[in-house]
Amino acid sequence: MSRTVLTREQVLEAADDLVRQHGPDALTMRGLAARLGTAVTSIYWHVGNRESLLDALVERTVEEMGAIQPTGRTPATRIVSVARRLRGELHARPHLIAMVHERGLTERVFLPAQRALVREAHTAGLRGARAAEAVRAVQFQVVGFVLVECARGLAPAETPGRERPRKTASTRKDPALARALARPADPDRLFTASMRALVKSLLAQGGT
Amino acid sequence: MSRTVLTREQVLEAADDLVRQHGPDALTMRGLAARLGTAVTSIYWHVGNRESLLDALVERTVEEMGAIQPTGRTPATRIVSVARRLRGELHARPHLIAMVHERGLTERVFLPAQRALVREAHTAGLRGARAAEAVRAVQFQVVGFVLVECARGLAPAETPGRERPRKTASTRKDPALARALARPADPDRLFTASMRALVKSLLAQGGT
DNA sequence: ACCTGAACACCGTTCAAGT
DNA sequence: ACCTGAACACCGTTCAAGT
Repeated sequence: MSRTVLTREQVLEAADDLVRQHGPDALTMRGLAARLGTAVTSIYWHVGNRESLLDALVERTVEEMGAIQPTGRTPATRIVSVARRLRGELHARPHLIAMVHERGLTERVFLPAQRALVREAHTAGLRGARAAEAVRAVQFQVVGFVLVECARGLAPAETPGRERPRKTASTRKDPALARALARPADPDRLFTASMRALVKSLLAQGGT
Repeated sequence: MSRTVLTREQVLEAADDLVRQHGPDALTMRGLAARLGTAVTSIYWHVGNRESLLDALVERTVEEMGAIQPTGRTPATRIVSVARRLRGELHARPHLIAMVHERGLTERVFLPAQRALVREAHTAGLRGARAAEAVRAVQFQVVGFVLVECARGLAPAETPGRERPRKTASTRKDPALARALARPADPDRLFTASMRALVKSLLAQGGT
């Protein structure tokens, strides 16, 4: 695996693989060196240290995520389409986006999508601070949702019912509700539903 | 700091302090021992190992967060009030809630609040699966938002403008929008605004 | 310019031994 | 039942030394 000379790009590539498969904790300098068939210290020459290696990985990820084209006819559906695509992209790299996030670079990841969102908000009639707020609300909603999903996905598994949902006046009178809450949530449905709900309200403000 | 015999509760207390102040990474078994004035190995006797120590801390946090009383007249404002209080509580322990999250115990933290949310959704006329979806949408929105905020808060600082927001057709025609996007977001305002927007739509579905 | 091994200071954890 | 020191296997990082 190390026929030619070691290059910074090779180091980044191997590190990216490791993080994408087993998470940041699995990335150890020694393990990486072993994987590349070199001494640990060579890696330090190419990337500085572990922290700046992670920085470089994050930078890479940020650049990989390109612009996103909206689809649909109304501004509302177009915004929701951007949100869903964004979620898809983030979903493909759960560990990386967590790292992007820890480094406070979330805004950067969102810049390309932000332009599309701004355009849609504008054609929907939102202006000024109100438009900005709508755009940001959508951004926060998307990242927030994905973060929740990631944590859930990487966790061992939601211990279900250890402390089962209590029967309350409301759930006793509405067994369908009780059943729905007992089932684990369907993230896809939930995402689309709450995204639609949010966008609908945000754009409605523009009409008035 | 170690006049009497060492107790499990003391270990947890000291660990909690450490995590709350400097985050989970700052919690080292050796450092904790030093702080308590005992040998590292004593700690192992009381709490097993680092992982189960963190588990115990999380369990503690989950139990600390009690029920939340809604305030306000309409179901919408009452739900928003629950959301805001919840955010406040989570905000007070950013590191802990991240850990709760990593362990997939988010639902547990939300159980007390969930009861209140269910009741409000019900009085707003939502039933069955639709009510469950609304409740969950609110829950996800709150945790998601707080997670985004925490990451932002713990990060060194959002590097602003390194790649400044491009001028687009929309922003050129709407300088107020451009300015609003250039400023950092006000999390309090944004949270309340998007929460209100979401809840408004969700409850509107019940009316029809 | 690039790579190396040895060494340092730090981890979590185990274990046999003490009282 | 509770605490201890010694030891193990792992870290990230530095540094002087090689080519």
